[in-house]
Amino acid sequence: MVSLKDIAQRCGVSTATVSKALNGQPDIGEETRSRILRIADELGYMANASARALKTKRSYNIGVLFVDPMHGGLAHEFFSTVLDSIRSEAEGHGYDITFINQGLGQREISYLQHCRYRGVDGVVIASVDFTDHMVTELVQSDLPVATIDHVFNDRIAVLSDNLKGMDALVRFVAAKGHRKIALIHGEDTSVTAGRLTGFHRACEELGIQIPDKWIRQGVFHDPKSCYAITRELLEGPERPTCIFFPDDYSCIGGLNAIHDAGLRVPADISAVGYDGIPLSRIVSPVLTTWRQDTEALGSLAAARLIEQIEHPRTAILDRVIVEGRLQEGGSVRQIC
Amino acid sequence: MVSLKDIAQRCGVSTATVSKALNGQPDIGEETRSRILRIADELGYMANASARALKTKRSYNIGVLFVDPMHGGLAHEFFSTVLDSIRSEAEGHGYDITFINQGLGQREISYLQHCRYRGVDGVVIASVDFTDHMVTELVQSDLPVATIDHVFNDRIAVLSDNLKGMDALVRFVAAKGHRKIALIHGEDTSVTAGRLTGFHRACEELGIQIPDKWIRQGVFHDPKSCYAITRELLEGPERPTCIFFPDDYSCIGGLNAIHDAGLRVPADISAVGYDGIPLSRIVSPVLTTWRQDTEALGSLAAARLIEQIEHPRTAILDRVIVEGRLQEGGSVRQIC
DNA sequence: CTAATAAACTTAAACGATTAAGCGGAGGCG
DNA sequence: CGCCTCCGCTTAATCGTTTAAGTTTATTAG
Repeated sequence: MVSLKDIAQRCGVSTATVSKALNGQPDIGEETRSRILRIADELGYMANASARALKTKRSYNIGVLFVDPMHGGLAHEFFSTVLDSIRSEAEGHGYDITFINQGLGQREISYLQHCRYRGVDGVVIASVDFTDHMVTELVQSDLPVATIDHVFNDRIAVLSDNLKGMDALVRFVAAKGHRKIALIHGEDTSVTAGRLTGFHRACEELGIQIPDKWIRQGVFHDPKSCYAITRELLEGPERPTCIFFPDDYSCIGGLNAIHDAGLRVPADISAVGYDGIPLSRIVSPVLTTWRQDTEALGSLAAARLIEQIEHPRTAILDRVIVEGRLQEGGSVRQIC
Repeated sequence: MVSLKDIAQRCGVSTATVSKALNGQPDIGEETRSRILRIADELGYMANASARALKTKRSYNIGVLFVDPMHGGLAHEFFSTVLDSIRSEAEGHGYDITFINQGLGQREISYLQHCRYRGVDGVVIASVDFTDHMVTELVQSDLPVATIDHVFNDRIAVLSDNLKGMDALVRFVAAKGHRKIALIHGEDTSVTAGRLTGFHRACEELGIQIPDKWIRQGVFHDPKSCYAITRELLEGPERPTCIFFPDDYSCIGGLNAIHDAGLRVPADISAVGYDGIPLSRIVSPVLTTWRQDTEALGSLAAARLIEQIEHPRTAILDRVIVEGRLQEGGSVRQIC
């Protein structure tokens, strides 16, 4: 491969000069600079990221940690759209991304170790379980970190407003006349906590009483678990008229349960998802759901992280809240 | 960060000794080795990937190039499941993966340049358009390359058997009594070519005549385009009884078109997808589709690529065909 | 007893880039 | 004229690892 040395030789200058010319340093003559640039281009020169990283301690690589204990993680549209927006934001700033895993080859290593090994400049974390010991180790390290949908002290957090989203959904279905609402929520995380608060608050303000047996814990992104719970909800002596699901993906499982019970959506039962992933718009009926701005979630996390990496002193390490909006699909009907 | 030097100091040996001890070289005494290993562990030593890559010219990084001109690429379950299996196979061998893009920061660079910059040891390519100039540049370079669903000479190719898949699907619906079959296929790629061949051959062998107007070009992973084409197909004087779609994702668009035309699946029209992504199983009715082994597609591509990287002389650069199987969903009905 | 061999290290160069410090010459100033 | 400044470049060290070649000491063979 062609290196600085080759260019230096061809131009009759030192490698230092070439390096500075290419990096736009001021102490290089205009004539020399343009000659170097021309030759570099001619030879098809491309810097060596490893050498640069070794010397400067900046890899222009950001780590992405997606932990979803149940499934692959990437396989879900929510994660993959967030990932894609992280990727494209990072790319715009000259960064590549590296997936952080535990274990490299046969050796078991922690997330932090993996980050150190690759010398990533920072990490974006989206996880279901932020209490995981290895995740907290990472958050407590000196690496720049941005979390998605979870808050740590003195760390960048990008959040979607779960409380508001749930509040809006409850008000929406209530306005449609629903009072018998069941809620299947995800695992016990801060996301779930926010949604539960929003749900209960809205119900209370609207004077809606929800029996405990209608508040059920399911699993995020798991149509199967929601299928089972939905079947149970439909078997009770009194049936809810509307069911909330932890996300659009598992909502589909719920829809199937409803169909399999011989009922129709929304004629017999209304269904509400969460996330607003593309899938929610291509199914029929289109889901009534809270559309999270996954694009913003990912790109803001990346942008803020890069801001911290590049301007550590002036960067503000607080939370950013991303707006969402209600997607009024056809899965909720007006009753009475 | 703790480096070889620190360990060397603490152990009273040279860095060379430490390096060799950690890498399992034979010319290190047992006692010294275990002392070094212990100290390294105590100090939490982690090698520096950049330094190692710089010296050895091996980054333990493989590039992944997904080009989907229409959409994000990652956002589709087919790609994301393939990606995930590449990732986990690579991880098992001690490799990380890097997305290859054109452009880094403001600068426009080719895929190959990006690969050189990051010093990836090889690339897995999955693309809709393998005739893209930058893709061929990459394939013609000296970098180890494995392609998914496309064959280049003297290159590893991992393919799913599109001809066989299509053949099986045609025979399946024919056995159910369908003779009026419409086919919406994807862009003009080798995947499409294989499927068309399979389709025509099976039809011919079964003595089924398909009018040209029922063979339509759509767009992969684009429910919208399939929606439009489906509407057109339904408007004709004679309606097909079964429609084949380029993939499960866009099949959903077709289902909606059918519903919106006041028809039901499979009662009035049968529908066939392709891929067999998780989505195809959670919709209702479950799609009749050809289930590609995306898991195998990704992990074989990665495994074969790594084989070539690690044993360049003995590696066999040919094609591997991955089996699929028919998923008999409920979207095709028995007629007559 | 000497010489060859083996074992267990060390030395030192190299990978490709960056960057602080130095240096020669031109021009300006008093 | 002598001194200072500034420009434009070079020198040389350094980042953390690897590895070919060399060195020391002990062991074995002849």
